[in-house]
Amino acid sequence: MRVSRARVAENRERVLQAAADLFARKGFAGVGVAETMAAAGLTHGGFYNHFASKDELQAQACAAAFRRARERVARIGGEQDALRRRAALENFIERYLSPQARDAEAAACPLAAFATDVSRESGPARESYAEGVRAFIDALAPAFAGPRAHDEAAAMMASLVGALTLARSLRETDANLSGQILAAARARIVASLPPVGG
Amino acid sequence: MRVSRARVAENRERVLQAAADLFARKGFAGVGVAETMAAAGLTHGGFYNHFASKDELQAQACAAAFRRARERVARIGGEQDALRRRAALENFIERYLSPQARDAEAAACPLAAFATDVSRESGPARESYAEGVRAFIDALAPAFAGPRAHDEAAAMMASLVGALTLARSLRETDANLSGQILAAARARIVASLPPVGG
DNA sequence: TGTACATCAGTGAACGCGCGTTCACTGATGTAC
DNA sequence: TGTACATCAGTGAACGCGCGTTCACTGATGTAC
Repeated sequence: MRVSRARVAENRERVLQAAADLFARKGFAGVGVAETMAAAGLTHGGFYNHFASKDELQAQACAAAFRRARERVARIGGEQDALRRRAALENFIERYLSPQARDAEAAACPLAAFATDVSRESGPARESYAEGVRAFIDALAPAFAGPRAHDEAAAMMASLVGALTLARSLRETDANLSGQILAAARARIVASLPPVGG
Repeated sequence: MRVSRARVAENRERVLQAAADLFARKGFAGVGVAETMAAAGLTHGGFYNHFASKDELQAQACAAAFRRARERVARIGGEQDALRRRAALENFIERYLSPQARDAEAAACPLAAFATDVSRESGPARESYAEGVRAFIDALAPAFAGPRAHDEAAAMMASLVGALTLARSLRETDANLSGQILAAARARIVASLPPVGG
């Protein structure tokens, strides 16, 4: 039956939320349309009232995941003085590479969750992803001083994503090594930050 | 019809080779048994003469990919004096994060190619992967001096894998940023190497 | 070494299943008066 | 504000398709004599 306009928007948002979580956990290919709709409390038939295809869902779910993640990062560059930016950045690094973040099923970092899927699928999710990467670097860059701030932010992002991805893939098989990678990467990233106010 | 024992071993090796390449390019879920057998010049019916299941193929293809990659890395730790180890290490970093390596479809680094798939699938490929990670770190560690050599090798591996993964996912959408990430990571990794013979 | 036969790697049709997508239908919502 | 009707979000059955897996069959290989 027909539902109110507010309900339509709300349903759509719930589908995107569910899709982002499921895709991050199981990959684009590992999640079905019916499964996603069920997770949002709906039946699969209505899917095409909201999206033209599964490809489009992938792109929009990707974008939604980055939208939610953005505010977690925006605070870092938003801090006013250099000392507070540095503190916020270090705090972010510690949280990003914590065992808790590694073990959290939902709310995973979309940078790490979608990187491989996006490089394999040719769909429109690629655009959403690139947009998310640029936003991440731009939010981080102000925490680095100097003309090479953008490069340093990019390199740091690579370390963060690599360490989280590797730690995740070893969690079940070699928990020690998994934790060791997180700790070693954390130590190296923090140690390589430029002197604050230098 | 029956084939010679030598041919059987050869066919099996070709299937593993084809599977490793296809899985690296399209992911475990994106490659079918029939597709793999066809790539090896066989028909799908004979698959179960070689492997108990697709899961087992994933694990063995993963192991085969690491076996082939291992020798590329073994040379670094194998060099006799510290100066030559350093040179070999820097050479390896430059090649690992080169645009050519990013764009190469086949012979991709299994660390980056399988990390996400392995963290999602619960199959026996996880063991092959963990084994490959340990071998990679152990091959790299001798290039770092001191008691923290193992940690430094682990942190460097994270940077390498993260930069390659991100660069791959941006190649089609934002080639500039993709190259920038490679270059920035390369610069940062090389700059953070400890002084040789120090 | 030569022959007779058992073995078994490879073939291709067939299976049940879940996928993405379509469609006729339902009934509450939104709108025109 | 109240009524009559068109709209359309959601439902659930159905579609064609490709997947992993099974199986009866083939015929060259390996073996026993």
